Amino acid sequence: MVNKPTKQLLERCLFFTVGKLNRILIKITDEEFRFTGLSPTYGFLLMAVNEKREISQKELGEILHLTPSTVTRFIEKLKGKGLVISKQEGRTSLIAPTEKGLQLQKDLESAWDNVHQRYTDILGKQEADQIIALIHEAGEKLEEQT
Amino acid sequence: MVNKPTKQLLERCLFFTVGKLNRILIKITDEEFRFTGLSPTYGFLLMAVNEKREISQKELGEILHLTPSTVTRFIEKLKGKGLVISKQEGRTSLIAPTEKGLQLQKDLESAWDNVHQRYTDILGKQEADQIIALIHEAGEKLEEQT
DNA sequence: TCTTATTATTTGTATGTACAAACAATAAGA
DNA sequence: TCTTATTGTTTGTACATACAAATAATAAGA
Repeated sequence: MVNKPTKQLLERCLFFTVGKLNRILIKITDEEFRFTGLSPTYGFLLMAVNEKREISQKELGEILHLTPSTVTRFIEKLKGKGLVISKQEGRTSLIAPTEKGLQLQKDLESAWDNVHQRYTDILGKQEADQIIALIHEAGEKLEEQT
Repeated sequence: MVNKPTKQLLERCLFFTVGKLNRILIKITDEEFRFTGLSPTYGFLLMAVNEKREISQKELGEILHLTPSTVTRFIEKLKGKGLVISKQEGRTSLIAPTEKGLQLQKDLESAWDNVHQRYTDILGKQEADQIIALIHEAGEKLEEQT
């Protein structure tokens, strides 16, 4: 019954290889964002808020591909840290950066650059660009069929 | 200060695209494994145990790229379901499948095949193989430098 | 042999994320 | 206008996973 070497199979499994790569990247990215005091997703969220100056949670979720409940939770925390404020407008909740939030932008951008730098150094620029493009494309295709 | 469209940047960010793809694949894989009563990682773990008939937790962690604490937790649950048993041998803990665990093997393999089928149908066989190879390679390179 | 270091596992705790159900606000149809 | 449907958010709960500290077992060095 048991006849295939699991380890070999795993290396040819998209779910598995992506999961592994994901965990490695989380680690790298966490490290590079640490000095900002935010973990990466919070950082991205704040960057998106900073960029738009006022944005609904729905839209944030769409940009970052996060579910509404996740966005709610993240925004709560950013509010707790005094980085954003929110105002209710009808049923939508609009998020805007505080001064403190805006001041973090520079750091966030450089954290992001550092992450990018770190993996391009290891993978090579072209290879990195190529793989990102392929992964993006695969993501789009799979999303659309789900 | 704020001058780059976050959304565009995200599409060119390895961390982000991999995270997104990962979430999509988790969803697909969860669906296909549902009928086995196990979620994918538990399934992989059990397959590895079934294959070796007796294996240490350390080795399981290495095969699946999971931390020791995670392996402990997962094995606990598989024991609770009566799919594996463990015996202590010195400081290492050896895991072996039960009859019930072995009987699940067929289902697990077909769940796995279905996952594979599902994404190759969408991405195309060649493209899927190519992207898996690239991701695997990137994972290896990054892991080694971390 | 006694002490110290290394190794494998476990436990406590925390985090990111999702889903399902509840809620609240608006829009659409009768 | 009243009822019903839709939409955006929130809350409760659950899960996969990690890290750090604790524990237990063995190995190495004095």
